[in-house]
Amino acid sequence: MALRLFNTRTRSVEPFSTYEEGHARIYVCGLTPSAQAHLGHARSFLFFDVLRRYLVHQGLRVTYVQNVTDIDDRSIATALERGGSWLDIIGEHYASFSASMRKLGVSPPDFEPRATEHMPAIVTMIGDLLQSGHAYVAPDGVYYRVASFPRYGAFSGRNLDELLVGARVAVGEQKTDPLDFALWKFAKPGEPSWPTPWGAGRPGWHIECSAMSASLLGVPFDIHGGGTDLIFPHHENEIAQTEALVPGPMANFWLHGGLLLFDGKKMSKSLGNFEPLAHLLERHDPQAIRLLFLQTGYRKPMNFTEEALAGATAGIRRLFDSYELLRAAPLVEPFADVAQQRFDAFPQRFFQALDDDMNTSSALSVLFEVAAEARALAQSGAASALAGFLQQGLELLGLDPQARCEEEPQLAADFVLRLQAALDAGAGAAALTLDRDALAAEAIAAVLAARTAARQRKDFSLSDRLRASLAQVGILVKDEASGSTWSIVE
RNA sequence: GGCGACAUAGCCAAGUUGGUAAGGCAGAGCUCUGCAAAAGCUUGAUCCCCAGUUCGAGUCUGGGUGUCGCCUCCA
Repeated sequence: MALRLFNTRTRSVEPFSTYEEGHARIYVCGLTPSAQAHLGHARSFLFFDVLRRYLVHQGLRVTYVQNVTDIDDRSIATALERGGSWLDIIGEHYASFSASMRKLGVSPPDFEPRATEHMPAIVTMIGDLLQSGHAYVAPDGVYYRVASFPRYGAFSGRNLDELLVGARVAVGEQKTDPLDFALWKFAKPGEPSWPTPWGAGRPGWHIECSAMSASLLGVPFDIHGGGTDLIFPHHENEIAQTEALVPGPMANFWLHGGLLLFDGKKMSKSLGNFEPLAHLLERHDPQAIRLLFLQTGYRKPMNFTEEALAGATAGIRRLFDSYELLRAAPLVEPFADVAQQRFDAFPQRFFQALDDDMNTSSALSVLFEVAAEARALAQSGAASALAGFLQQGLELLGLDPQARCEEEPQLAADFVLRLQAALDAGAGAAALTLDRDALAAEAIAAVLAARTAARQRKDFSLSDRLRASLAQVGILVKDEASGSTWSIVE
């Protein structure tokens, strides 16, 4: 079975194929960093990250473009309000967004084009639209003439009459038809602007995607993505712009991710009903957030709750614990044939799930089953070839056990002092004196060594007090057959 | 008002072509371990309502109800 994806353009699940043999070209509408990024953005880009990993896994070369809308009305307005430059606002939010994506394990795009850095392509395209009669110059800007594109509305499933009923014309707009949309907005005094033959100003929102996708990927390309809220008008308008100039579809597959709701309402800039992504990532494990999103179908609307995230946090711990347990276990083969057959079914089910319109939830359930199975084996002394598959599966979904390992040494600077204090209070001053300059891990190892010695002497009371002292500073001790291990709680 | 989604156990959630329901979290019981923790085993669903098609429907059809999205910047 091969990968099948739901295509918004045809409203059906279709086998995925590329125009160019072995090369997938993807354009995803990125962020407009006029405000802080939120979890909803993370959900969307996380999905495309996994899609991208899967395509690469299938041996495709992937060119992934994700634009940055670095000029828009909101950032200009905010700059006017606060003082300072709109670019500073964009830069600040964009940097924070990038850092968050990195934390979440989202691979950086191959190209991250910014509207302001592609003005020539944008201006050229507007020129072409003017020349071909699809656009006209009005007193306040250049507009796309919707009536000139008969297919307008077909993509998003709307007809012009109905659109007309709901159409609103913003104050000051001087277009000839309410449905027309701006390709270029002439600058008012004090606004940032770029020169063009028909007047200085800035691009409308939609034109940058048409221009930049064409110049970086060519037309048609394979996948165009974004959130469902972009279907209309953004993607409808992109299509109108691009397809007015080029025959055939702008892109073959159109993929749209379901929106993230908070308190049953869409997270949105205008409502401001969200905690900035960067804040959230300070409080929560990015890998857990990743798991949370992948456990829900990407097209479904999804309500975010702290409770669900707590569940995912426990889930990711279990998955990673299993992974580490397996990694440590020696590889012993072969299995009995019957068992082997059963194990072979795991990868099969896993990949089938992903092939089925990227059903990451179902794929994950297979990994959880593998984890359980493998644990049982590791515990019984046998080891498992499943470790390799589990690792592959986790990697494909971008779940990275190493990401957690890196965090472990990052205990607070005064950790050793606090641990010593806990020991003095709990286990008695004579119990142990730690080297104040020791690394946290070394100090913990020293305490554990003392505890192991105590246990060997059957001095369980001291053993328990030492464990309690560690617990007080947030270290959880587990006794396993091979020795004691520790991990950080909270 | 127009268009479009979604409604499955306490919570999250999967469910190709219709054949009595994956997985995770939480809970309960048991096993193991000096005690814990961890782990393993066991345990839970008249699939929003009504009607219909069918031998058989979460899955198809019709009608309700509820929630949400787009139609204005928005992943």
